[in-house]
Amino acid sequence: MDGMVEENGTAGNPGGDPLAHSPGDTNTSVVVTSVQSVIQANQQSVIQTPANIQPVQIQKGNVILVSKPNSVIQTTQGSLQTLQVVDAGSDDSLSNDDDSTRKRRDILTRRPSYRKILNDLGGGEIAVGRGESSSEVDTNEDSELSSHSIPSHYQTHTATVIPAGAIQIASQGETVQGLHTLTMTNATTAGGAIVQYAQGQDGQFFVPVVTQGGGIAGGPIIAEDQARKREMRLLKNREAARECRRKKKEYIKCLENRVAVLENQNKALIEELKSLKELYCQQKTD
DNA sequence: CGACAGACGCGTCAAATACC
DNA sequence: GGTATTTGACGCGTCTGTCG
Repeated sequence: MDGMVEENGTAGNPGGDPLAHSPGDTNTSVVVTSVQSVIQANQQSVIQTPANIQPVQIQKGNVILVSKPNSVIQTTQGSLQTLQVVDAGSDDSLSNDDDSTRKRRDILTRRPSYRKILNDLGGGEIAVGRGESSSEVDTNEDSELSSHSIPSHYQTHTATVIPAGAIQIASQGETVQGLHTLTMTNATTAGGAIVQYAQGQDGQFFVPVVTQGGGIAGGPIIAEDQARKREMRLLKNREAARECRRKKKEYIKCLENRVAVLENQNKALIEELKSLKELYCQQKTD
């Protein structure tokens, strides 16, 4: 993270920059040269530096003393002016971090979800998401599927969710009449979870039955445990989402504060430059 | 006063990432 | 490799301001 050099008293932050210090930042790299600041004729630049710039590391909060005669930034008293180093990257997300992946996360970019990609492509017949379609097939790993006793006169079929989103239903035998098996190939569980639905003789679907690995469904204890786990997960995620939103708002506030500070500094520097130009022109005409 | 739009927060899902 | 955490995206409900 590059350091920002702030002149004492001129472009400072009267209210205090909340972003001025980041906990993890101990060293600030500042280019210290014998700066020969002049007002250029083309009025585009006010600072000239020698070709051989030597960067040195200084501790954050240290004060740089700049000899007055060569500087265009002048103070009214004393022959030296102080430049205090403050941290340009102030909040946590902008702090010094070598991890590129973390940086990527810090700029709040993510690749689109598969659902969004699918929607953009207009493909996929399975409506995923809450309440989007009556033909919705829940492919979530912990879908709310519970165990229930199935009448023995049901027939077994196999229903496979193929990538295009269609559901294939195949008869599996006559022993368990009316049981339909949905093989969720796009489920997150490896190999796909097998879901069985009981179907009545009139074709109506009844309650789902979960069987892992094609076995017989677990008892009510397993279903209870799964439901409890799901509740715990949802609760945790609920709190995590709250915290995430809070952090995001905080981050945005920090950025807004930073914009305000930099705008103030910019204004002050422009004013200073204007007055110095006037002074220079006045001395030139004398 | 009702309709409407926009902002906002929440819960949830899903994907990426961190961690063990 | 499996689990936990983080966070963008989505849908929903509520609140508030504006307009006819």
